[in-house]
Amino acid sequence: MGTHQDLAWRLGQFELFSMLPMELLLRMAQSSVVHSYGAREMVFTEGDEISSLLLVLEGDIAVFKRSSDCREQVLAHLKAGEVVSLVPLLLDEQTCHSASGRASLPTQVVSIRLDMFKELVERNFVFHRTLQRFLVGRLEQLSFLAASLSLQSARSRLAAFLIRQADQPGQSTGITQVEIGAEIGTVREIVARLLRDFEQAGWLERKRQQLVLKNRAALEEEARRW
Amino acid sequence: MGTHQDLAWRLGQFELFSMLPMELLLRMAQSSVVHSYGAREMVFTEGDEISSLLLVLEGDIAVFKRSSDCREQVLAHLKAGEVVSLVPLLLDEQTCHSASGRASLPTQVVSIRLDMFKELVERNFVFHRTLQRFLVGRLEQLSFLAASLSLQSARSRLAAFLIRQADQPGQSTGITQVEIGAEIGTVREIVARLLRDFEQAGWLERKRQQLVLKNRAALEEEARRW
DNA sequence: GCTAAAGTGTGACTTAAGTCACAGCGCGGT
DNA sequence: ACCGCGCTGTGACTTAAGTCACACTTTAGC
Repeated sequence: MGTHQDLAWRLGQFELFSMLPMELLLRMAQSSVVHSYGAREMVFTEGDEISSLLLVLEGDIAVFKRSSDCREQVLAHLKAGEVVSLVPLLLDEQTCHSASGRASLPTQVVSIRLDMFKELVERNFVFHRTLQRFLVGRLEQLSFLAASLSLQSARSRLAAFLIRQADQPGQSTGITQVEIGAEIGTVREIVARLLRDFEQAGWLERKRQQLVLKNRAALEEEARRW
Repeated sequence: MGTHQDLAWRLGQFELFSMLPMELLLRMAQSSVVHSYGAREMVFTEGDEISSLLLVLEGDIAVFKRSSDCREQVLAHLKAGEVVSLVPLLLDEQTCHSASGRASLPTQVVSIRLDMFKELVERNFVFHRTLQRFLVGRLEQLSFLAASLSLQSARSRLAAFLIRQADQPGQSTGITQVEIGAEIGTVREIVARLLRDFEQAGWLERKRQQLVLKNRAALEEEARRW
């Protein structure tokens, strides 16, 4: 690992950079640094100055905001090939992170110098189109999140979350009830109680940091309640 | 009003199209139609097929989702120069609106043929950059909304809303309590009660569909509570 | 293996938010 | 002026969600 050639090649694998010539990828790789984070380790913090563009190479970053009483709300998950600091990259005014990010799996991030990045990418149509698709996708997800926080019960949001979770390829790291709470906008105790309800209804089995869905249809039904 | 030259000129005034040559603007204008909507009139509905790109010429469209018991949550406001149907424009899969839109002021909308639009804009860098800035701006706002729905009280959200409202240039059409509820994610009665509290605290005066802020600092303080 | 720390389970209680019901109020028609 | 409808004001009540407290369980580290 670690050579610039290597990194350049990995960058080229991502949709965002798929059309850049190797020569440019190499230049980018040469002025970039890769960081590794363990599960649950902070990657960036709300209010921090943004020094460079962060691209997720591997793993998953949960982006969240925190309230004064230390509750957190997860707003998005960034996976391999997605970039973090879009916001200020394009809005030239803002220069600090508007939310925090924490690895939810072992995660590798490459930080790319902003000036370098801007220069390379400025004139590339495919890049812009791809970036726009990312942005619009996130917009959709956030719209859904906001609507569901406002219009659905915690019960329905949990059901929806469990389904989503089940549809994802195996996450190595288990998820705690506190983390589930941060995903669906409630506190640990509520998650515990709702999970008990679901278990009593025979919809799932609770093991430690491991839930086994038994009746997906019922959960989907619950998730559809608006 | 009404001539294609006219419309082409108006389009050219917007940042999104500011760099397109008049000739292209004209072609676009020729295959476009302008619609007018009165305040509170529906412009598009969740689930509707998207036939063309909608650009707001003038006024304001509130974009919202509705729950089964008919509560609504406003997700964004689209003002002059902003486009509606971005989502499916870029994600080629989806072809229907993921939310509804209603004019919150007398509003003019121009619907531009999708194929035409794509063709014209495909190769224009300035357009892409501007579009990205719009998208990122909305992303920020939605992040804020989601976080505040999850982490703030209705009281704080109302205070924040009143401040935002006060900072906007005069809205001709008054806003009802139901509408305020849809903005901040609660029901009419809660809005009424909170407004009474604020009035009793001497922070504002209630008139019919007209609120006069008396103590902006106190409201800002309340809005800052997380 | 013991201990500390983190995670979980749960009952009892508080509180914010939502629901229901109904009485005024104000404005726009005819 | 009158009527009617949509908006507002408010009390009484219900309920979902959040808080607190504490016991128990699993895991990681020494």
